[in-house]
Amino acid sequence: MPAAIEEATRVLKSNNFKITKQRTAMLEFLVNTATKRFVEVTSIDNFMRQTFPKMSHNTIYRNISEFANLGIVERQVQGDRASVKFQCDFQHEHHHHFICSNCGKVIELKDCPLSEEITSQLDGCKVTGHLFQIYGLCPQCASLTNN
Amino acid sequence: MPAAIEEATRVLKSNNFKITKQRTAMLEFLVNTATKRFVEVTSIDNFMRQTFPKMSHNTIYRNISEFANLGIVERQVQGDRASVKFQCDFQHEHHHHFICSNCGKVIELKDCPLSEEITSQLDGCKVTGHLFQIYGLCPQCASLTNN
DNA sequence: ATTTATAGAGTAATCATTACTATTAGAGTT
DNA sequence: AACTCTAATAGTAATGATTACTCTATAAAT
Repeated sequence: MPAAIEEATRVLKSNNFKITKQRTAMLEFLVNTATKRFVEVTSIDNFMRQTFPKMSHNTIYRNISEFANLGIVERQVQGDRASVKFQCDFQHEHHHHFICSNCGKVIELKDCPLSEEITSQLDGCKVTGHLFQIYGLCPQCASLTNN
Repeated sequence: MPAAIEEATRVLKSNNFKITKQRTAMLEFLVNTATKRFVEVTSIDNFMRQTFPKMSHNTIYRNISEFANLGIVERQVQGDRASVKFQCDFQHEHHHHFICSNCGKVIELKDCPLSEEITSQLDGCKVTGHLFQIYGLCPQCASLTNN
């Protein structure tokens, strides 16, 4: 079993979630397709239900949501669809992403642009979060488009 | 007629869009409720159809979409709903926003955090856009929550 | 092996958004 | 002011992602 799945399994267990066939199958799919890459939840739904025709939407969406709460996957909204990517390194430090708008591939950025200079413009506000993302084409997709 | 609506009307006309009662009514609603503030498209839909019971979803969503293409409104996804705000100053320079997650109020930020230091990490990528937003509570909503 | 609560299956509902078609009405022209 | 032509709208229904609900199955603790 890949280390990433073992680690996710540990997280589930230590939070009193049961290790079911369905959850393991979803983790396997996520490790294979959504590592360093955002994948639409609908395509997870489609794949899982093709592979396991008895699986219900409910199970898939609920598990994705639980995985997200536990930090096993990271969620985002791409266009008007929800996407997730597998969070390989749990508890890694705060960072932001370049996201390929063609294939969903993610590149981690080193710096967080939130500065004192910026927050000082928000007197009286209670800042709770921020979002910084760069969009474009990854090297592979960029070279495909050039031809 | 407020100047903002006159300006939006000019933009529509110069792009060969017709000035209809429905569009004018929508612009009025947007100026009143969505100036410096993001408002959910569903609430625009609800309001317009209450005020003008013969208006169809189609008309509302299509016009919102056209307004967005013309730069009359700015779109964003808040949670899983689409929101828009009226773009008071057309063709104003590139900037980012603080957005109140309670009331949708917007505060414009002075600086764009996209730096050479950051883009140099994306060798081979074709950067097409970026998103930077700060979330939190505006002064009014923050003081309400404190009590 | 027994027990108990969580997870899943199956089915249907919900809700935002879009499609389609016949009709209406801007706005330019005579 | 009437005429024309095309874009815009109304009305209706479809679509598609997500969620709700109830009954059953199963993980895992004892």
